[in-house]
Amino acid sequence: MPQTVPRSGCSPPSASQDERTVPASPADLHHLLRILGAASPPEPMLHSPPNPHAKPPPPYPEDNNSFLDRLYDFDSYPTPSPSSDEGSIPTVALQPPSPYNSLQYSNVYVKEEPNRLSVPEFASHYPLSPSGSCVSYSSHNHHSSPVSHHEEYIDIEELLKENQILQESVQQTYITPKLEVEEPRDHILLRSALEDTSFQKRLNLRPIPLELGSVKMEDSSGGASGTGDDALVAPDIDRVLSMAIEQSKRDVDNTCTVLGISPDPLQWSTSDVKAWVMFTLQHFNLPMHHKLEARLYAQLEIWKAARHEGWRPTPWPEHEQASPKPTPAVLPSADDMSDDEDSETAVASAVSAGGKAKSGSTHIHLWQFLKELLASPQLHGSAIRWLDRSNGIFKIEDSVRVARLWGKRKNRPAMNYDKLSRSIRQYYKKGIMKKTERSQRLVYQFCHPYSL
DNA sequence: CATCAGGAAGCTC
DNA sequence: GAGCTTCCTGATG
Repeated sequence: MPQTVPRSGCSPPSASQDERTVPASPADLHHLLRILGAASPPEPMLHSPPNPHAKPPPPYPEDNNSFLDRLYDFDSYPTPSPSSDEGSIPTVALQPPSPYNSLQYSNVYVKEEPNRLSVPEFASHYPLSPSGSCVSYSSHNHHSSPVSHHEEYIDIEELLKENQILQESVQQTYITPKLEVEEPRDHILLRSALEDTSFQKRLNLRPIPLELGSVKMEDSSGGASGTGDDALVAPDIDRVLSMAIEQSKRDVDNTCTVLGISPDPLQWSTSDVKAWVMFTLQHFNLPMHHKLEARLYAQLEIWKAARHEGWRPTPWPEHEQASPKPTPAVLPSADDMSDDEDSETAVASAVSAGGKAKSGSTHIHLWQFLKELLASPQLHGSAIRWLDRSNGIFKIEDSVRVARLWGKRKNRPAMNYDKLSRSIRQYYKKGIMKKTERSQRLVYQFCHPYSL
């Protein structure tokens, strides 16, 4: 839909591709939740300008089937029965967020056994009828699906070592200072779920205090380890998050397999989208009417648009190879470019190399083009750059060059900054862009959700 | 002087 | 009709 602009709605996860390629990062959890439809319900978006004053979507559905409701629906969880070797040792079930497999929650049992955790293998069964059509979801039919209780033991010390190595590796390889700044607001949903011990009290279970990413387990014997001040530190909570994320990835893949569609929304046909829409509507017991379906479809279009701008959802291992994305390492630097035309060509070819080429098309909106330039700081950082990426604030450093690039893209050799800025000002009324609160020359701000 | 703001008309798809 | 593009006048720093 070349002339269609997403006007509003739940936006794709933020951050340009060069900012975040961290597998299983905190932001990925949000991405996955959004992809799965659990993190944000569809908002009105077709033909209705975004309301900049509208409050952001809730982090989870606010209906009766909300993610957290299901997360805490322990009455319907298969409660592990005490076995002979467990005795009266309290066992607590931690539930990884897996919105798509609401029928079968496989549990993580944290036992008070020195240095050992019992972690059942995550099951991935899909609540679909034999014919392949979706069945109705409800929070009370969790028992209907078989749950694998295959367990394996993990050495806590080994886990901690692995986790430390993993964290160091990720930080050295991927994490940028910006990502670190955004870190605190990640994990909020899962962290709050894990830190809420009300369910433990309901089940007369011993609470497991969670402290800033680590799980402390109290010593039930009061023996060697003493009073709990020197409590044993269990695996970092990020380990649990990673497991949840991995499970979500499997859920997406399996769901798409069952639906017979690609896990990559960009490759979906109309019928694929329809299958996904029907599945999602039924999954959340959403009313089946035309407008809502259109909204879901529009939301999907926003995802696609985001991917064209460089954003990608959590990489699917088997699809990363099929559609490699351009990385900063393979892009020539601005210094390598003799002129703007070369750099423009380079951007287009780089994106083309990713298999999702839309760069180079004259059917592009100005705001998309600007974000395209902003997504290539190596090439265009001297012409346009982010001042505040999270708030969508950017500055045009070289108005002449930006206008020239825009003119080349649109085959408008007479383009200049005066005309370009006129187009930007047209965006004010449309709610796509605005001047920053403290108006500065050549500084503009994308409105939500265009800033994402 | 460059930029900003916005009206108005025209063009392209 | 949407999304610019072009031209314009006037204001601002």
